[in-house]
Amino acid sequence: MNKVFKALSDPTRRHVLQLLRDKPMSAGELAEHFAVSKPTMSAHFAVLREADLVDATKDGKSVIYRLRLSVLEDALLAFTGAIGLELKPDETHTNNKETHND
Amino acid sequence: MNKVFKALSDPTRRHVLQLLRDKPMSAGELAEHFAVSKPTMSAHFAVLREADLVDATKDGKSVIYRLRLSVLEDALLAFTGAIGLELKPDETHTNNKETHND
DNA sequence: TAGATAATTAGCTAATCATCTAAATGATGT
DNA sequence: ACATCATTTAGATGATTAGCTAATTATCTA
Repeated sequence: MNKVFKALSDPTRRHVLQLLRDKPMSAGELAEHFAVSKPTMSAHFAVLREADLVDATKDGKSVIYRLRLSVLEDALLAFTGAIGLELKPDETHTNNKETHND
Repeated sequence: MNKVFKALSDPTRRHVLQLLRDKPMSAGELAEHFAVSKPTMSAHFAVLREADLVDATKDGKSVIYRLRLSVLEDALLAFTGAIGLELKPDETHTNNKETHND
């Protein structure tokens, strides 16, 4: 979980996850979206892999990255759970600050 | 939002937020829970303040920190929204991977 | 087998970070 | 005014990080 939060602390890496939300993409394809060098992107991918937020599979010359949504979900849930924060996607927010105490 | 995620990338700071979930606490009271020096904790508090995750008010000799839950909520919501991840606290998870596309 | 292409590793630098001790600030109480 | 207590600031250090270019590895194709 610590690795997940470390991985999420960089905006480039968060953006990579966002791109991966739609479909799996190759390293090069992902890299095209950013203004940094390929090796720099490769390092970011390594951090995401290390956190298990993405899955890498080799396909010929390319490496295809896939988002591991459940890992992200679990980490976020563990954290929001520990804080006592219920994250409703919509619903103009319910005050559940003390709910855990009842 | 970037500052929020940067702030969350350190386990000590996440733990501070967790302690603050129950009640506002002074810097010293918070510091007691950790094995690092007061100045180190003070630096962590500054990062949390900078990210607006906590609110600091002076009360006599002490500084009382309060969790700003809504800021955390907003950042997390912005991110999960961008990823297309719906975070349900319980409910053994619904597969909503492609939901955004319909 | 060469050459081209995709990605990673190696090696470096500059910046940021977490940590420490010592000193400064600020408020309270004698 | 002075001592004390709570916290922050200053200043230093070692570790980690994000970035780069150049070199390497792996795969494909002519």
